[in-house]
Amino acid sequence: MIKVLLKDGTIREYESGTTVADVAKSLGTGLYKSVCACKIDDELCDVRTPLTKDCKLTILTFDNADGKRAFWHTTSHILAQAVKRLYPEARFAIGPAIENGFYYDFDVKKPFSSEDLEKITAEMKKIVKEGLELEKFELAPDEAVKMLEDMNEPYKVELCKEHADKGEPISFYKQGEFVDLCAGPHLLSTAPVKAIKLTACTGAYWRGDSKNSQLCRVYGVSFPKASMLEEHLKKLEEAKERDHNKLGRELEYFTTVDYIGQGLPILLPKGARVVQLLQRWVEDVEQSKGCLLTKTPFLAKRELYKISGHWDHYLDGMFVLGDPHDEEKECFALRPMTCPFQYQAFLNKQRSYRELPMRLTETSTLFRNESSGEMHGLIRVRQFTISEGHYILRPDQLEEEFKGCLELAKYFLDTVGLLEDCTFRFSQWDPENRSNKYEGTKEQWEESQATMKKILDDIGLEYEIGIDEAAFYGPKLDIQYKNVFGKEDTIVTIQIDMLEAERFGMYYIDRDGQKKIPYIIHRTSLGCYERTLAYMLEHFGGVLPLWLAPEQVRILPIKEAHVEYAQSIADKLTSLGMRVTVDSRDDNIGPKIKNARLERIPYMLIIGDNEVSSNTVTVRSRKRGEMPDTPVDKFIQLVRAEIDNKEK
RNA sequence: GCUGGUGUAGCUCAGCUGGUAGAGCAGCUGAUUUGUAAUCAGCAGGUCGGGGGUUCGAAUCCGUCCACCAGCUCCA
Repeated sequence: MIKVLLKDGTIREYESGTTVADVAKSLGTGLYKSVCACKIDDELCDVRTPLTKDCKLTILTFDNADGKRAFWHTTSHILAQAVKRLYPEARFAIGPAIENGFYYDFDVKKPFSSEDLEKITAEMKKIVKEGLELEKFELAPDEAVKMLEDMNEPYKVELCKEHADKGEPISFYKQGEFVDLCAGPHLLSTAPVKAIKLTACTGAYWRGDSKNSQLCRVYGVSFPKASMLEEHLKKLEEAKERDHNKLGRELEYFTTVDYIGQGLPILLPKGARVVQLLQRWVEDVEQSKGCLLTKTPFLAKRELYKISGHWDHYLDGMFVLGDPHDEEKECFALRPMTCPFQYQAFLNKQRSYRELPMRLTETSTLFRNESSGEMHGLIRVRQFTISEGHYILRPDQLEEEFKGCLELAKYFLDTVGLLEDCTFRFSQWDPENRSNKYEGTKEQWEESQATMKKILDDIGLEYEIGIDEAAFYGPKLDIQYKNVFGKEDTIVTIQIDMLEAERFGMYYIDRDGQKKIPYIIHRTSLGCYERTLAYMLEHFGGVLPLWLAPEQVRILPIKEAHVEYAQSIADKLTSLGMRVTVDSRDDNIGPKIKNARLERIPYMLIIGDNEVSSNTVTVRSRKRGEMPDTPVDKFIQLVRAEIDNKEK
């Protein structure tokens, strides 16, 4: 007999060899029916695992993240089985659970149409109804490879051979006639997968490499109950309502024009105003923190980029003016970054160690010729403006300055309301990378990464590691943000560079009279303004904080007779620096309120006979609801405090 | 760049298998003077993304380019 410690603290005895599924059954049929996976002594396991020693056992259902993964992973097998039944010629790649569902990659002659997906869904439902049990079995590596070869599954053979190299037995799961190479864990049967939705069919490269063939990827999501699926789909719809690409166009923050080109959005007055407010604020704060503002050219001769290394690494990504390959003639390129321009401010004269740190900063417009499929609303564009800084430092200043950069970025992100949803990624080089992406020596990389690691651990920052995500000149701390579709991008980046200074012949005279090469931190403080605006629109559902709202107050006179009073209040507020309009159109108050709401105006002031006679306003606030009979001065006080405090 | 989808009035959309475009909202004009999410009437608005082809005839069929959307790949 063995002792099993359960989640509720009780200890039960079972015969050695009892499976987790049997333990679940002994605890109740409800639990047995909903069991997805388990943790044995904190290790995620399949529920078919026999218990052979005393242990701590947690039974995981769909409520748990790992339980969900097993549930979705099993659904991906059901998907594959359905595809196998309907399209026997399809070849199978991989089919994992992901953050919100699952996918499976298939090699098919023609990608699935939406009608195909409907057919597949119907077949999946059949498989669920059949209630097929999933059985796990293991084969010796060579047997496993042979079986997959017999099944004519070349992708699986490739995967299996890699596992086989480790010499461990290879595990498979079988449900009915369908067998798949898989590590698990899985549900006991297909029966619990009551609600299924195949959400998309897209292309995806085998092993994530664009040199490989492209497969047909079917995305889906599933739940134990139909109502949960409905709720999930509703949430997705709601998220789409916050999509900046939709809201930003509807609310007239930006637009695009097909004959201007991809990735070149037009910021309309509202969008331009918000970006202006952000820029002024960022520049002022940066300068109060000892930054020195530069203003450098938007383009330079190719020679500059040759020194920096960008010409070799990113020629394809630059907008070049002239023939890049004709060395006889002058050739320019629009700047894709500010670094080598800004270094010139340091290089302008000989520098002493006393002058460091030199914190150079610029509100810098950059141009990158992104490939056509990459553009996305305001998040990924070909021309953008970024708060870009380069700090030139002595080695002894690196830690403190790096921490300062991070603090500054956190302050900015927090103030605009985005910090809480940010994650941090320590982007490192990949010594195995074969495409010559990285400059510098192994020693330099190890040193700069060790320094960054020390700093991050020192602060106690939680981060994930991104291998092969570094810049060609050094490691990065990337602050990441997810859009409403769950796609992640970098909002802010702070980088340590031990290479560029030497390339540009940057040095300072140290205390000992010797020339020394400085370190450089590349950093953004609020990243790219277009992208930040996009994320703010999504985060706030179009209702930006008052201090950034393009229109802060709209005054709504009820009758024509109230327009004069309304205008006098507008003048007063405007003279105090607020952004105010009067809706003096000949219309009922109802539609005026409706418009102001649809346009996400933070404050409406309704003016009628009562207000005129009592010298008050009726306030309708998105945040505070309705406040009748508010004296004008009280309203001003309230709104000024909200603006001055940059309330979110 | 790749896979798939989309493109009709400012916006949201209709337009069956080819026969020359229609609604609601928004806009303009007029009436109404109204107290919290749509007052009434009239008017105007479109080279059906662009340019080709097939056809007696193309929004509709075919190729091509452009833009937009989702995903992949990329992101100094």
